[in-house]
Amino acid sequence: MELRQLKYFVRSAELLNFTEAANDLFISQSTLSQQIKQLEDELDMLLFDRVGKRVRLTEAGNLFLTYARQSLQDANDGKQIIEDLKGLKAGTLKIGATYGLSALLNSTIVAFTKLYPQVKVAVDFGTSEDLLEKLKIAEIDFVLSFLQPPDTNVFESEILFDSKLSLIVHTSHPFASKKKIDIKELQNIHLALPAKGFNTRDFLEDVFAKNKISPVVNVELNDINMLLQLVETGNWCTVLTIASASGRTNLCTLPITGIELTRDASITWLKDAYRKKAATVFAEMIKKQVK
Amino acid sequence: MELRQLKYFVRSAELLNFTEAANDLFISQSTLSQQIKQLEDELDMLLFDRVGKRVRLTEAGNLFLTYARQSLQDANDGKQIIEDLKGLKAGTLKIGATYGLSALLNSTIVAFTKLYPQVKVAVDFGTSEDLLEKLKIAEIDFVLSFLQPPDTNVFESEILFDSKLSLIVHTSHPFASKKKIDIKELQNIHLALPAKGFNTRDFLEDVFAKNKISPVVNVELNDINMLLQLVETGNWCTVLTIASASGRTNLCTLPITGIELTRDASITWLKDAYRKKAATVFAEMIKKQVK
DNA sequence: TTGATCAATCGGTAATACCGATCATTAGTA
DNA sequence: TACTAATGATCGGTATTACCGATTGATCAA
Repeated sequence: MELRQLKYFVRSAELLNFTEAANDLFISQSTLSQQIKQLEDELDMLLFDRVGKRVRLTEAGNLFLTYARQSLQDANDGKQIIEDLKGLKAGTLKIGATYGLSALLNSTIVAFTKLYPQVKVAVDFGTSEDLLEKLKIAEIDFVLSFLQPPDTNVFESEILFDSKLSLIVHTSHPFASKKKIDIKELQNIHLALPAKGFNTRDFLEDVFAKNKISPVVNVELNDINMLLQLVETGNWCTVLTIASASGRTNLCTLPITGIELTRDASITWLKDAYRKKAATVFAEMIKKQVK
Repeated sequence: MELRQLKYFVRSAELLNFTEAANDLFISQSTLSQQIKQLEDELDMLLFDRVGKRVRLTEAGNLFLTYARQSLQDANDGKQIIEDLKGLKAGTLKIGATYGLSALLNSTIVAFTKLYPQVKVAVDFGTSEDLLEKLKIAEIDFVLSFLQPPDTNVFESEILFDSKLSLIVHTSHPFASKKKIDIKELQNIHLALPAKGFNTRDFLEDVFAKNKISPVVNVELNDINMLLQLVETGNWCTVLTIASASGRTNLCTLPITGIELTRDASITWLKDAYRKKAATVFAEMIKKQVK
């Protein structure tokens, strides 16, 4: 039993005339007769009652017709869902992102869902390491982070933009009026920083060690949003990329001088893996946004 | 797109290993690869993500899988309903019958539905002519009647049994004690007969004319059940086949002498048309019952 | 009776499903 | 690191079969 035969059968059942059906299907009448017969042979049951030159459905044919139609419909629906996917009218885009890029992500999501409202977007926040693990098993489509993935055999990465690490303080903070701050000055203020394991934190620790300074870290948090809310109280400062604080008008970002503290934000894909259209389109929108 | 390809795809999606899937499907791995590729080409979309020797479903593949499964399931269900039909576990048997055969029909229906409870039985009572018209357009499967169908090119008929016409009276009727009655005596009694157009009535009129008698017909009815109920009041007599009164214990049947009044009950099929299994089985049960 | 119409059938051809062999790549192992 | 087993893609060849045109036999309408 093949869809081809079901298609022939359904059209024949609708027209109850093999010659017309054959024309309609752009095949010869002999082919149609043969294929119908083949279907009947397989089912071991007559589907049409040939009485004289008349053709009508048998009870079996009538019952079978429903299922044949449905089978064809389902196959067609499957084809359609693929077309929808191509036209970004279906599917789910799964994004992995570190908190530092949430501001960028949010604005792109707004733009994307406006253009393609039928595509669902699922964002998975986490540490770079966790996200890369999920990417490895294709649980997410790509990862937005500040970490350059180590394994270039598995991953494929592209730098989106660079963002300097800066001191982030509330507008009411004494430092808010300063234009910049030297790295050495960090030693004298109370800092709230991302928890150890966070990419930015580990990077910072490395910088602190190399410059032989050891700032006081009063608070550490494994949630960047909470961290920023803490800073917004005016009691703490933190060090994050400028991108992290974008969109929060009551925070000031002070460039840290005395050392190069640039971090590269990148998008990371699974190497050689199929990229769904929604993912490539979304990635392009991000790139445009940061230009 | 063919069911074959959907079958290959579904199994491959389940095992996520082309070699195993090919073995499972009893085809070579090369064939499987080719068929999957062909399906992907037709959809213009990758269904599997080949990463190294690993194979996993793409989003499109995952979405398509549901529809592929459903399509296969529907085709299979269609096959199953045909099997059910063969095993008399589905379908509807449509019987046309004249009232004179309702008693026989009832007992056969009881026996049939006991054996095949999943087969629906629809009985269409009517005049022989109406029923043969319905048979002609295959609205019913066969006709049970006392009429020999005229057109042997269209119909195919078989005699089931013969039933003599007899005078039917209530047990309280003066004639109830008689053993038989001569046709001439009919002239002197009040008769309730089937309406003109009813086969038995037309046959009777013919007999009356040939024997030059003209009985008094007080009542004529186009419903045999009503007619018999009328006879059961004791005020009228009627003439019907013995079979018509079977099952009604308060009625007596008096053979009519002086002339041969035998009627042949027959089953009539559409010539050369497909006969559904339920119909042939039911017909056989009727034949056994009248033996 | 005749001609038109319809489905079945036949023989031949083109398309293709299928196979085995081979290659390229990868994952696991010594 | 090198080796091996496993896996999917590809190639060339073969067997199958979907397809066609022509014909036949039957039916229906004029």
